[in-house]
Amino acid sequence: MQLNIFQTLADPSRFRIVEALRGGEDAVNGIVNRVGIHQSGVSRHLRILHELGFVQVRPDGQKRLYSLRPEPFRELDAWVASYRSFWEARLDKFAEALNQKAKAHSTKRKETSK
Amino acid sequence: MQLNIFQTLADPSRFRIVEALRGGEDAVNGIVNRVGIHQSGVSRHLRILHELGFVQVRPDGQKRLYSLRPEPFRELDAWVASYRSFWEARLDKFAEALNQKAKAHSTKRKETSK
DNA sequence: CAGGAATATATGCATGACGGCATATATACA
DNA sequence: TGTATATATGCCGTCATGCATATATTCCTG
Repeated sequence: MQLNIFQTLADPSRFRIVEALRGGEDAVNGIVNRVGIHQSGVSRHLRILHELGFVQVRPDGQKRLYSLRPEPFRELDAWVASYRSFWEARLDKFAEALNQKAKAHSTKRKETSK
Repeated sequence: MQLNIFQTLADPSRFRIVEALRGGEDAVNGIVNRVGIHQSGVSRHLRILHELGFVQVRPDGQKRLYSLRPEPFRELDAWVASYRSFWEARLDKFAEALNQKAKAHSTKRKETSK
């Protein structure tokens, strides 16, 4: 189906696998032990992560060592960066709002505080 | 249920709403028209986005103007940043390989201009 | 070449999220 | 006060997705 970056990291299992691989490459069984997910699940998630360019494989004996690839992280960083100007600007607005504490609007009642 | 950042942005509808709000605050109906999702769906997604701190509301007459909040983006940025050393290191290796190839006599400076 | 370990894949099941409808609530305005 | 507009929410059908068991495949080792 081809997920995007967020959909890929949205799954808790995949997220844990990514975090587990932060320390460096590891074999499937190593990941299984560290993240506590069934081997079939780890393999399936690794296949997905591989298809999406999150990880790369390197055969080592009968094991297959998986490690992270930088591209998706750069892409994610680029996306957040495109919002950076916005949320940095909002910091200014916040400071501004602190100065003039009450911004008079029309007469309004108490807002429903969820 | 309480989604995390990735799970929140994983849904295409929510993602589109977030992108739609990049330009600034907008009422529910305005968002409905721009993202092509049913009003009930937009309201529900806005509630989710609000619970997770992605958006804030401001009453304006009988409308409610939604706008983005910076916190989740900062959080996401922080997460990516925690991987930055990793993928910048890989960038360096790549750049290094490039330098090896075209080994000029220039001084080597590979600081990321950020 | 046989045995076995490591990994990959197929299938069935269950859970959960999304979307749309209908309806309820809130606010403005005549 | 009554009506129109705007937004929120309960309900339900549908569908996607993940997990686990079982099976297949690959590859090392003796």
